[in-house]
Amino acid sequence: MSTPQRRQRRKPGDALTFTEAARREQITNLAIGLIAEHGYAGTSLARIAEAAGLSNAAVLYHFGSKNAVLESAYAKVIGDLAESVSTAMSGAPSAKDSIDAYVRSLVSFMVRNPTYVRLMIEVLTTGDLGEPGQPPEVGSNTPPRWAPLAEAMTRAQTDGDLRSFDTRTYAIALGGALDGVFAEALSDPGYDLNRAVDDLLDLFHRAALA
Amino acid sequence: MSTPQRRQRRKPGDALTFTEAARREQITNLAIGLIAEHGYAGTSLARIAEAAGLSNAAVLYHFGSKNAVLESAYAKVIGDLAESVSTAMSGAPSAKDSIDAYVRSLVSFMVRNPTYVRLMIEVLTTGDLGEPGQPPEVGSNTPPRWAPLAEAMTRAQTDGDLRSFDTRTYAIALGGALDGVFAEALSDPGYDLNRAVDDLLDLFHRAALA
DNA sequence: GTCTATATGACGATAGAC
DNA sequence: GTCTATCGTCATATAGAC
Repeated sequence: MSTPQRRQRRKPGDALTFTEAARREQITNLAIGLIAEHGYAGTSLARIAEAAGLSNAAVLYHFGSKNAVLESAYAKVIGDLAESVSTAMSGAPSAKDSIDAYVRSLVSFMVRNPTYVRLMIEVLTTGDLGEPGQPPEVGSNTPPRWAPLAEAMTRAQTDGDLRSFDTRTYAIALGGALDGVFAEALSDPGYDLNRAVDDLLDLFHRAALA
Repeated sequence: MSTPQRRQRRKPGDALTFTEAARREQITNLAIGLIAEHGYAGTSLARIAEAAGLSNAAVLYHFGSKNAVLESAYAKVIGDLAESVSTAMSGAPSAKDSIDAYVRSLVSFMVRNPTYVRLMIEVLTTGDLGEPGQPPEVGSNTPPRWAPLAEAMTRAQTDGDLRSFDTRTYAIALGGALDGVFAEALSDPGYDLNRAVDDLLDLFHRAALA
């Protein structure tokens, strides 16, 4: 006999076969779209299975539970976003410029991945993914969202490019303002997002530049 | 016979007896607390009934449906907030000062009514109240949240107190920044909210004052 | 490995007794 | 006017056939 395969349900620690990995990715991507369209609470296991052309139970074979699917969707979105933004920031010539890079790359990412947006709003604002059954508790030990931005501001202050202020509050304010502007662009297609982002950066520069 | 009372279920248009009004208010207030604690999706009809010491069906007698309860809770919170803020704004000596009044009264209201906050976050960010079953669709034709703020900014510009900028974007940005600062204060009790709000207003003044 | 069939429970809402 | 009892639906998850 080769390696003993007595497993009947996927456990988080098990190694994945190629087909399994492909299935998981397919289901995860479908789940992202469904959450974007119907919200977390409105995305049932049956709906995910239907979208994937699978049975209810087939989905539960690949993931152990519904929450596992949603967590996977969340992790993918957050991971992609973090990678995109951190790449843009590290490519900036100075700390001051990396702040602009943060804002612009974030907006660019959201425009490029519209389905991700609703899911992120769901998670970033609610904190968890809602709480029918048990809370997923996915973002427990992650550093706060404003951390990289605040760090860049602090470095820009050290460089002498920005005046002295509380970087935590300013980073939170800039992030929150971005959220607001973005939500507005979503609810009103006529709202000029690019112009709004320019105004936002101008607003920040006027208040923060040394 | 006096007035014919053949009604069996409460209809929105019917007049309320005194006891009915009291019951409705009691249930509404309990619902606000429950939504604050468990979120919309996590607040079942049974939980509301249990909190009120009533049966499942008794609640449905006073309100026609679960959504009616949640809408009542939402309406009360929004109504109280709007009244509090608009009073503060109209009491300000100038348009420029009414902006500060808006911010400070909003924060003050949230600090005074902590149970309201979670519900407002739930509604203001999601837009609706989630969508299990049918969406409540409570905030359909209401003017946007940033409207009074933007209007005050425009008046302050006319007064010559603020420089020229897009008041819509600035109002959205200020509102979003406030949301962010407030969410941070909720998740980290050690975060100094009053100081953050001062910083926020200072940030705005630096960028917007003429 | 994937599916059929099913267990089990929570939900919102209704009908009708009192 | 308020409650008991119940219905129908939909949810997640499991057991076991194939």
